[in-house]
Order: sequence, then C-alpha cells, then structure tokens
Amino acid sequence: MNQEELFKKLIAHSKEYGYIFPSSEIYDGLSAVYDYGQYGSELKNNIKRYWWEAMVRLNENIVGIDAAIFMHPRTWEASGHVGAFNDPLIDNKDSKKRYRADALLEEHIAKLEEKAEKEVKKGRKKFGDTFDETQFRATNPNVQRSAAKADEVRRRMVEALTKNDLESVRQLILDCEIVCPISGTRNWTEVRQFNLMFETKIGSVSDESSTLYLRPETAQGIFVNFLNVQKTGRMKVPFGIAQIGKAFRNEIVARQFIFRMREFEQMEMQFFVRPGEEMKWYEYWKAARLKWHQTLGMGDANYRYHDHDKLAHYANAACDIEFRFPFGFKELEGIHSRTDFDLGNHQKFSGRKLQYFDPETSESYVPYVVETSVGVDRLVLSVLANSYSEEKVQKDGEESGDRVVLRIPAPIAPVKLAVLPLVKKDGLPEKAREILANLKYDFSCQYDEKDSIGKRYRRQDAIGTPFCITVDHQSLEDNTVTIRYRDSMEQERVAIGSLHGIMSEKVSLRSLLGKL
RNA sequence: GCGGAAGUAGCUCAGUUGGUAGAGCAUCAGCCUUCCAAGCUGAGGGUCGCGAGUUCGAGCCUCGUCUUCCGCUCCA
Repeated sequence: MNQEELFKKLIAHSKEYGYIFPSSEIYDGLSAVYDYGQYGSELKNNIKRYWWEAMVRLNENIVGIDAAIFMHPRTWEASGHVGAFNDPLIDNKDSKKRYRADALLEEHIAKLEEKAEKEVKKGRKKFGDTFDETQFRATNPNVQRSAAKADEVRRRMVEALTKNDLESVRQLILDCEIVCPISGTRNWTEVRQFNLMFETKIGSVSDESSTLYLRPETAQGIFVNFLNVQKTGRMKVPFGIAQIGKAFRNEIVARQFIFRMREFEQMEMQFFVRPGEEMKWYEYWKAARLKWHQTLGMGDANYRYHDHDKLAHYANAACDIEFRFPFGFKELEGIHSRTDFDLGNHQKFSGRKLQYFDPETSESYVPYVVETSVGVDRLVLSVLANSYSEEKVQKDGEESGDRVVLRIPAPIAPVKLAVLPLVKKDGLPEKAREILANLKYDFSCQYDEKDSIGKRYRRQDAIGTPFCITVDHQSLEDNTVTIRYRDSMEQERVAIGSLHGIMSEKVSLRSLLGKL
C-alpha cells in the first residue's frame, strides 16, 4: 500500500471509528475544520497531559497558565502580526503564479533606479576626470526621467497602501506595465488582501464595538503575563511558562486533513533566559523536545531536525522537529530563539517596564526567550498515521483473515482495556462486570458481550485498545483471567487481584515520564 | 486562488440508452456458544452533497455552488 492510499484509509478509519469528523458535516462540512470524536478527544487529551506533565510537573522552574484567546489589539501590533501579515497579493492568470503586489512594485522601482545609475555610470565613463556627478544627476534628462518615474511610482504605491486602496495598487501595476516574470504577460487578477488573523467584534452595540483578533499564536498570552507570573510565582531566571490552547490562522490553503487547520491547538513553552545564554538553552530544548517525542516509542528514525535558513522577524535561531508523515517529513514542533523581540516590543508598545532584576548579577534586563511550540493536532495525526496497520492474521499456522489495528502507545490510547466475558451466559457477564467495577475508576474501560470473542478483539483492535481482559469459565473457579495483547495477539493468564497493578504499570504516563 | 479528479446507507462501492434506489461489511434485537471477524432469524438506516435548469419523468444530461483528494501557489 503506498503512502497516499494509507493516508486515505487513515482518514476514513478516523471517521468510521469515532476519532475525527469533518466539522458541521450535515451542512456539507466547513473547509479545513474538523471535530474530534469520542476516541479522538481522549487521545488528544492524553497527549496534552503527557506534554503538560513533562513540562510543568517535571520541571521545578516551569509553570503553566491558561490565557484568554481575546487579547488587546495592541498586542498584535507589538508582536508584528498586524504589520507583517497583511499582504496585498495578486495573481497572474496565465502563469497561475501569485505575487505580493507591493513586492512587484518595489522590484519595478528598483529597476528604474538601476536604470538611472547606469546613465550616471555612462556619464562617468564619457567625461572621465571632468565628471561632476551632482551636476550630471540634476541635469541629464535620462537620469531625471528614470528617477522621477521611480519617485512617482513609490509615492503612488505608498499612498495606495496607506489608504488600503487595492484597486489603485492594481492600476499602478498596470500603469507601470509590469509583466509576470514567468509568463511575461500582464494578465493580472484583482489585488486582494490576505490577513491571516481572524477578526471579530467586541461590544454588542455595533457603532460602539471595536475590532478584536482571534490569537494567531498562544505565545503572546505568555509574554504579556511575564511579570505577573515572575512576581507572583517568585520565579528566577531561567524559568519557563507553559500553555496549551487554541490558535487561529486564516490560511490561504489549509489542507492535508488535520495537518493544517484554520483552528488548531498549540502547546507552547516560553523559556526566559539571561541575554547571551540563549544559544545554550536553545540547544538544550532542541535535545529535550526531540527526546520527548521519541519516548512515545514510534520510531526514532521517524523524527529529524530541520534548521531554518530564513529566520522569522523575531528569531536569531530556529529549528523544526519534523515527523515522517504519510506525505513526507513535515514540521511537528518548532524551537525558536526569539531574543528579546517580544518582551522588548511589549515594553515599547505598552510603556510598561518588562524587566527582570537578576539577584546574581545585580542587573536589570529584558530576558531573552527560547520557545518550544508543538501542534497538538499534528501530534495526534502523527500518532494515528504511525499506528494504523493492516495485517494478515494466522490461525493454526494458516492465514485466516486480516485485521486493522491502531498500535497507539498504551499510555496515550483512548481506551486502555476492555473486559469481555467469553460467552454471554453461565455467570460470566456478572463476573466481568465485577472486574470492570474495580478498574473503571483508574482506567478508561469498555465492556462488550455482543458477538463472538474474536470479533470483539477485532473491534478493540480497530480503536486501538491495548489490552483485552477475557473472563472464561476457569475465572469462576480460580479467579484468574486472560490478558490479550493488542500488538502480539498473545494471551497471558493472571490473577484478577493483580490486574490493577499490571495495568497501572503498562498504561500509566509515568512509564513514559520516567524515561525522559 | 488556479488546474485535475471525486461526492449514492456508518464504511467500500454497484446502479444499463433518463423510467418506483441496491449489495457486502458495519449497527441494533433475538437465537446459538466457540479464545481471535464473516452460523441462523429479523430490524433500523439514503429527499443519491446542495440549488436551479432541460424533460411527461433526473442518481444519470446542463449550469451554479459546497466539500474532499492530487498538483501548483502560500506558509511566523
């Protein structure tokens, strides 16, 4: 089965077995929005808890918060999202290529200026020692024409962009006779604004309301609370603030199932360090985060680093941890050295001091930040993709059919165990119910007595339950049951009294956390 | 946003030149009892993605629209 087929099967399986549904499906769905079903939400919660405990519980110097999705609009000016993510875009209809309209114009202006410089160069060559550059620039008609044109284009561009007059931007591109570098034609679409932030209104009376954004990243909720947490938690640099929450981006193209959604969940930790020590901590978290992923046990070779060459406006070092998805290695988590960009800008925009007094050095400074940011939904997808497996089943040494099994790591599996009476009579259901009553307080359990035992095992395989506890006639006599293992399909007979301990050992998060 | 393909039951799909919507699996109830699906009986579930148009009549033809997948494009 090739990877593309596997991905399609996985999407179908996710829906069929209650993991992930298209949003609002009875209304034909909503593009790039998905809902987590009964098992998907359990899986997702387990993953979040594994992260939270690894971050907050295991590190004395990391605490967690839960900031609001709404934030003061000035937040997004300080963070750079308002300026950097309002690009006017234009498409060429022939080459199907998309460009930033302002970039096309900038390029055109640069060409005009280059033309003027060429004239100056020519003049220098022609007049040699007697060349008076200032005089030449002021009087040569060719230089004058190009320079004036460049100025004129720039003036009109700035004016149109400032007024957000997209029609004028387009007109300017047409007037300049700018052609597409690929197709060479001037067959342009309208100029459209692509704002990656979702807007909404606060205030129920329309003329008194003002525009708010749904946060495009959770990080800013941590930055604006930096001093609150530092002071009330008596935190000392270096320390971290962790957060799990929803973020929203109006992606131009959002695809590949839950890999890129418009509404998604992030798990972020901002680690505040002394200026100058950020690279040390950057390397530390790069290693720590990779280990966290690998501890899930889905194959170390399925992860790799990808260092960024082109850095974002806030970073001085950045790297992705990528996972081998069915559609290739793609980003799962980002580790960024964000410098003092965010705190520094919030200090500037808010007028509030966001500094830390370091008792060791007796200095005040704006801390540097190393960020780890992982997409929860991508993590869920990585687990599902890695777990999905179609297998031939042997019975008495012969092939007897096939099964679909989700080999989800037991500590994050949605259902930990199923209690199954071998047959629906002879007091076996009662015995099974009794066992279930003792386990259900600590483990996510299921009970099933419908259909043959083999069929029930298959049902549990399909949703990824790692253990089935089967009650048979012998159980009534000696208080033992069998544990049937999802991955090996092997069985083991154990005393009912030992079940709780065995299950704790096999499915607790502790078994993962202990390896970190 | 552009191009290509697709959309019929929970899933996988069939449905003839346009003429009363089907199968397998799954689900539910009952019977049977057997440690790895597919034993028997019965039941529920679809305005054929949605909206127009052509037609006496549309799952099928035409147009629009939504959604999904693939390739471009974009991506803090």
